[in-house]
Amino acid sequence: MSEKKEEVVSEALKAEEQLRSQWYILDTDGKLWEFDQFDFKGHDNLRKFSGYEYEKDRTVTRTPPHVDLMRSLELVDYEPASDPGNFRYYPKGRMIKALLEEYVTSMVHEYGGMEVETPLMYSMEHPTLKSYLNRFPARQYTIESDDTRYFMRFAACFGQFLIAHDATISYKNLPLKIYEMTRYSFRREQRGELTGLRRLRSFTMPDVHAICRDLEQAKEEYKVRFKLSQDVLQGIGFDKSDYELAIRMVRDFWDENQDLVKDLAKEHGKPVLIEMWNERFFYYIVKWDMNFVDNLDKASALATDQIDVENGERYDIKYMDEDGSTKHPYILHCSPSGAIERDIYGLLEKAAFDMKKGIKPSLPLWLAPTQVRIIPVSHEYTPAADKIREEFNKVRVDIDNRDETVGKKIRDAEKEWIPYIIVVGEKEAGLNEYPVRVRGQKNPEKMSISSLQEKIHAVTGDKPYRPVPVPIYLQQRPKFVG
RNA sequence: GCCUUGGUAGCUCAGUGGCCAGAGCGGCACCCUUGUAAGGUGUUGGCCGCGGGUUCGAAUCCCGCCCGAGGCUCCA
Repeated sequence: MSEKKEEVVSEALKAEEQLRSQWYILDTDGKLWEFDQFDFKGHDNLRKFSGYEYEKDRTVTRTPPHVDLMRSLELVDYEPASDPGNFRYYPKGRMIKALLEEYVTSMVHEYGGMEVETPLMYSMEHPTLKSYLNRFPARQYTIESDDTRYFMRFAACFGQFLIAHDATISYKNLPLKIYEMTRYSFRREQRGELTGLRRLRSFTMPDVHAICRDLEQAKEEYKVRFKLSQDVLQGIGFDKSDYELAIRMVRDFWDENQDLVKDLAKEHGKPVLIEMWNERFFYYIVKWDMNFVDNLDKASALATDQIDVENGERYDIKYMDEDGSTKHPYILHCSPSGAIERDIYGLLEKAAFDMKKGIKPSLPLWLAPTQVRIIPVSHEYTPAADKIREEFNKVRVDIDNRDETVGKKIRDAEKEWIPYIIVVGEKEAGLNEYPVRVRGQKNPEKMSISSLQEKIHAVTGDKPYRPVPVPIYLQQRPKFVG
């Protein structure tokens, strides 16, 4: 009875069990160090990340800080009525997620990615997919419809490859970039692997493939996308000090393409963890990943890109070359930001680092659900607050019109991490400049509304915008948590 | 999936065999009309995760299940 369930465990999962890795550190001068010869002084996070990967030291007993934060900020919450690892997003969380999705998508558009949309589920009987399932180390959700079994996609590869299979492609079209923001990708991870927003069973992931003519073109494109991923992470709010780079490859690739690997390390500007395999177990010959190290010293991959040498043939994707022959391409698989949920996890964990250091935590300004809070001293000044709010354009401004003391309203605004707070009362009547309480600053700063708006736009200018995701008046807001 | 650990009011938690199960916060009502991190009074909140068992008696002990966290493992 028990083996009737016949879990779909892929060959890749089994293969991984016998996978032998050799570990090194590559420094920015291009020197490859044996793992235990490298001096990690000044590279704390790399040491933690490497320890995590190499020594498998993962003993932790605390709740990750972002789990409390995602709830107390009313962003995201568990959904007991769903399968574990499938979360609910409250209005503020949904807004943040939507902005991140829009931002990443705009960056991929700029890069040249053509956005498509593909189905969430695929037949397990499809011969190509069947063989691909066996090659990717992920457990699937399956569902039945009539007599056919379907699996929920764990990436956008299927849909995009099937599109590419049916397309007529000339070498002149290459590299050909196809993109989808998958809401969602599904991976039925083992129960104990799920951790807050860090690891989920359904997650939102940008997936951009580049179909390339040959290894040379693939390598060129690989560098472009490395830079793209760095830029995307930077835009989201992670700089190079926030993540560690790993490059994993078969030894042959290293022997023949050291320059490329060293270029990436140089671009990263910090020593890099190198993992090498003598044989190719996966569908790719090289893969890099940018890893965030959190408050519990846990590492997890954000952006990643792989050079796939297998699926062009498996999916029978062809292009017509200059000489009239049809060829299978190399395919790059990139997630320039990693999962959007994991980005939120990273931002919250970063805020938790600040709290530890005694710095007021905050979100990047372009993601703050409220950017400016206006606090009327009493009901009498609510119209004045309205007037100030109307002076703003494309800034998220709300008004705390609750029947509470000013002290209480300030405190609540601080607990929401609101970057700018303006108290309005008799003193402010008819002023051109208001004392603005700036998060992280000791004393209020006098400024006009237009200069505050400029100040905000100077930081958020190139990012997408959405209005306040909940009612403008705090009195009208329900409490989703607490 | 296996192992460890937890689940008590909307939230955070106290209560570990015995009267009608408690606190703070929140919500609601009233008072105050507020000046830069919690104003006051009153009041409302509970299948003590779910199901079964032991017992004169179960939030408390036992078994199963569900859900959270952590580990094995894995990854975006």
